[in-house]
Amino acid sequence: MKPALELLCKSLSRRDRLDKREIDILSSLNYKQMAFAKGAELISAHSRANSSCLVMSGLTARALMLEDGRRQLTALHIPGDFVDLHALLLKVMDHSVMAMDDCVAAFIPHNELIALTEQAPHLTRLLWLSTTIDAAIQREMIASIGRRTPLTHLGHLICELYLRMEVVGLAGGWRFQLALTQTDIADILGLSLVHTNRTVRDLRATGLVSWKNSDVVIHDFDRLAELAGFDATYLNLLSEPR
Amino acid sequence: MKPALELLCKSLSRRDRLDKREIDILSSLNYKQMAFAKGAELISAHSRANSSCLVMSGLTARALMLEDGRRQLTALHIPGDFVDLHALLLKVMDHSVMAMDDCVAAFIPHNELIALTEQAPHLTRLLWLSTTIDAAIQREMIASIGRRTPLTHLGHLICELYLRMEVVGLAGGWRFQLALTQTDIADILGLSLVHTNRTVRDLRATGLVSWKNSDVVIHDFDRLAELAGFDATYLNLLSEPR
DNA sequence: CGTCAGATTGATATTCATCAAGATCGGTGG
DNA sequence: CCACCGATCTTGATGAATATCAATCTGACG
Repeated sequence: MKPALELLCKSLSRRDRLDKREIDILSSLNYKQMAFAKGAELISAHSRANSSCLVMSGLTARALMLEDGRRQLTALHIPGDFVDLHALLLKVMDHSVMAMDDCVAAFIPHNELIALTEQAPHLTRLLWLSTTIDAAIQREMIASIGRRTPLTHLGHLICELYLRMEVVGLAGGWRFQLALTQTDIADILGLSLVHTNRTVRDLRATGLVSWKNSDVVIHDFDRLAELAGFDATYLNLLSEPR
Repeated sequence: MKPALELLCKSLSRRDRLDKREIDILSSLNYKQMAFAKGAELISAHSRANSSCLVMSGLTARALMLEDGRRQLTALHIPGDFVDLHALLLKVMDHSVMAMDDCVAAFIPHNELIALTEQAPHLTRLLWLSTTIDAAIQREMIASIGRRTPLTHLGHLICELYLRMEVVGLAGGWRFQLALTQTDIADILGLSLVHTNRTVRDLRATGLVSWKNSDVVIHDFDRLAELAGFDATYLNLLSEPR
């Protein structure tokens, strides 16, 4: 099977079992693969796309720009995430999708995805599910920005990213790569760059996490989760009939 | 047609045209209607439901509770919103849904909704769409909490609620009812009660909005939208093929 | 060696939370 | 009718959290 579809297949089958016919339908999808350099826009706000993209490698983020040029990142997406599935239904993008690092994405035409929804209801529900999990992650993010302290917010983010990356084989042994500058982190946390820097320093000072360049090491996940009030329910990591 | 289904039908047909067969399928759904007093939980976090609810009257909100008892509201839902459609796929709720005011909701069994997805792909896409619009609203909320000032955030919220309510006929003539206490507003904005009170005072001082008890009057929508950096794209108010 | 992006730190101003105290208003019982 | 009560709104005072400004430091790289 072509690599992007293999990835999608694995990603969907993590939440529920796919049968042979569904796998066939998935693997018959066409797509166009594209590479993006760090900082590039995969999709720009207010555009109308006729295809949706899946992250194959690298980190991407959804970004909302304010009139004054300030930026808020509203979601981080890792390889295997069907970032832009929202565009299939929304038609006009309300935000842009940016490459936080060099990355590769696969663009699947909307007409093929629509055809899929006509033929494979269960597969459709799994795609739908992936957008509702995105929404659950966004809710948690609202709670983090609104009510958690910067330190616990950052701890929460680390817990979430570790688990999400572990599931797709990008993390393990309590360590993972996080290719984000502190400016990027600031735009995720909704803080200033300087305060973000101090928050990272405070997190290191807890001794629960080491973080140097792009290497994050979690020394005690349970205590970090406790500090951050992290409860993985919202990630829906269990496989069950959907 | 039974009232809840009538409402759902109207709500979905706002974003795309429904054909006769689809309307028939919708109107054959069964549901159980329930009333909730202000402050009650329609759905509690961590529960597993076998039905999803649609708001028929009153205001509801999604709420995330932190360990220390503090609360963040992550979405407000008005009559016509299929609040809890997320539960159809998520299985375990990551948040609770609360009645912000006395309200009535219709609970539609999951097995009937699943059957609908098996028979009516286009209808399924419209239900899916409604969850992705929720997600778009949540993204805007992340940007508001993270990067807007309390005053512009509140102004943005007023613009959004006015338009959403206008579409379902609950607002008009630049006025609407908003039955929320300032404590509730604080939990939406992610601010303290006192600061929220001062923000409401500042908003009144702009002269763009009058707000007394539950009556909100917008005196100059365009200038309010400009103040708040409000752009309605994310609400997807246009009807087009999906 | 110079340059540049990113990280770090100190100093200061602004924003926001918290604490404490009224004020307002609708409802309720005498 | 009036006194009282609880919920909500409002305000002032204070301290903590956060933004902003301005350097400096570090490491990668041509």
